[in-house]
Amino acid sequence: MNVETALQRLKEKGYKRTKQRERMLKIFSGQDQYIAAKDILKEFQEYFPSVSFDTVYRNLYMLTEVDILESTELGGEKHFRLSCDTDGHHHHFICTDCGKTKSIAFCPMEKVNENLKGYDIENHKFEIYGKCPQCH
Amino acid sequence: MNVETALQRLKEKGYKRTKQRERMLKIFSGQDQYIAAKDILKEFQEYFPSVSFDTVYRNLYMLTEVDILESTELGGEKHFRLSCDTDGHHHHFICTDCGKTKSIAFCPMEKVNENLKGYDIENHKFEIYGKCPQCH
DNA sequence: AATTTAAATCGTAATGATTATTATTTTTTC
DNA sequence: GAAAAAATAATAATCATTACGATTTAAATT
Repeated sequence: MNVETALQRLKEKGYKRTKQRERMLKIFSGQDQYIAAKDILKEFQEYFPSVSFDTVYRNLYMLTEVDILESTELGGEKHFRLSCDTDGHHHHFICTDCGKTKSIAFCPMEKVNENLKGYDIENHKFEIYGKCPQCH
Repeated sequence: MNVETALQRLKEKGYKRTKQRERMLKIFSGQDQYIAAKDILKEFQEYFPSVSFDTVYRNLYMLTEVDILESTELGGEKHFRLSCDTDGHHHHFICTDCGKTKSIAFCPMEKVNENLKGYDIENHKFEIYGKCPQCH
């Protein structure tokens, strides 16, 4: 997803357009990887030295809520990336060195034929971890 | 895995048998669910009021290392359960209310036919989240 | 059974990511 | 440009986890 689309979606959802949010989207833009919240904070501080933690974390969650960002948990820390929703539902290979990702179109839910009658399925997670060709 | 098997494996690996480790295994024994580290700590303190955080966390990781426990990350916290390795490699449905699990024999890695040439795969995670029949 | 020694634990402090709070500032709307 | 609502800053607090020196314990050896 590009920054323009994201800003438009924000507006649709009734959120205000702020310098901070624009910057946050720019930081993510073009990055094909999951980034730790703390790293976003760090980069953010280069542009807004006195930014509040609150602003960064609140916006990360809000942007995830409106599907502008995707999030996952790696090594105990929340990581975020721009939603690549143009490909539809998919999963990721994630490099444990550099964080770069590769989309995996296959979704295991298609093939699970376990008996889950009576279970209310809300969500699922499928991720492959390892080293990408560059880091390998 | 039962407590006896676990204690035996500890011995094989050269770890000492301590009251704390026995208690920790007993806490897990018969529990068919992932338990947050902090909850283990809490229960542990009922038996060893002056236990050090260190002891609990160190042992949780050590027990995971020797495959007596399995771990996963839920809601930003590490969770542990006795390894159910009798079934071989498998995944879990995890109830987001009570933490109870149901084994899923199917492993998505069997069916991924994405081109991952050049990628060094180290690990993967597949979990289904939702409400179990009791919590639903 | 006492001695030795290496491992394990305790007690406590520190870290580090995240969350909370209140006052101030900024967008947006009229 | 003024008013109302939302967002941010500044700062403190929380909470899970990690770190570390001092003490204790398990178990191997005598």
